[in-house]
Amino acid sequence: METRRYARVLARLRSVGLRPTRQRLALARLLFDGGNRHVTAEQLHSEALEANIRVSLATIYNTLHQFTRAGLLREVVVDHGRAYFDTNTKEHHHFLFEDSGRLQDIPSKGVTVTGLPAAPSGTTVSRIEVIIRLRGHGSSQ
Amino acid sequence: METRRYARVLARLRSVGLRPTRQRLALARLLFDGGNRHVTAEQLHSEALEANIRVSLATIYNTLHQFTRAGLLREVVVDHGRAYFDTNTKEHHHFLFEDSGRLQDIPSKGVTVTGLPAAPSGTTVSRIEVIIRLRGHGSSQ
DNA sequence: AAGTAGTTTGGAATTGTTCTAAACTATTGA
DNA sequence: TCAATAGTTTAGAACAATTCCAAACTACTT
Repeated sequence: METRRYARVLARLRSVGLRPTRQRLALARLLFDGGNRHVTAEQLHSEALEANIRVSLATIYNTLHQFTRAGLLREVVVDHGRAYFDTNTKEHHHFLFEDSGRLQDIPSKGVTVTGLPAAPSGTTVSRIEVIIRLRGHGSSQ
Repeated sequence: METRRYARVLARLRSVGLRPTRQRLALARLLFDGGNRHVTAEQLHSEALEANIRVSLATIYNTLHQFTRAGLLREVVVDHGRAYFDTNTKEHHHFLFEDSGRLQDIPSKGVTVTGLPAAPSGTTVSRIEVIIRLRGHGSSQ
């Protein structure tokens, strides 16, 4: 097992206080080595199996939530019963292709939401989520 | 059965080409008579039962989707496997109280999203959804 | 090396939603 | 007014995503 390959993610897990287990290391590499991504639990699970990482679906869910709690991921809910986990945790927004259900970061850095009222007293804004739903391909309606 | 009571919703159903059945009329009254609301299928179902409207959960779902397709409702997905149906179909945004899962329209009329890139070629914006997630009550983190 | 606290697992359970096929009902037109 | 028919409702089964469980396992301490 190439220890060096895991150095980066190992540090990352350590830094958020998660024990670097075999599964977590492997999943972290799938998630974080390479560009930013959006995955569902099911997707990540298949990927793991394809890459010969034996890991249960339950662990995938556990891990995704732990990573999210630790701020390593961000959860985006787009449709009944299908959550995406986004490796880009910076404040940003999404295009949702309604046809395919695919999610894509909005490239522009200039997007802002203005004119918001203050958060109701006693609450704090935990985050602002902007989803721009895109329909079909011009032709249909 | 007080026909007059149903006049308003009856017209509404007719106008979108939905047959005004007993169930649809009753549900439409629950939804549209009175101020704007956010309901889940389950909520509406209990309400109907309490009001002695015998209607199945399947019909609740059918009806909510038909109403949504007809533009009488708007669906807002906020969490894995729980959709809200909003009687306010005008372009507007939401506060989501993370604690309770409750949804609330954002009162301000001034909210705007600026700096958006163009929709990817071949697609049209079907709608923009802004959800402002609110955390707890000051004290807890 | 042993203890323990944290982790993983398969499978069962749960939850929200959709499907199905049979019974029912609003509408149309004779 | 009645029958035909097209649309609607229903209970219950099926489904899909997710969570729960208790037992087996493993990383970290000492």
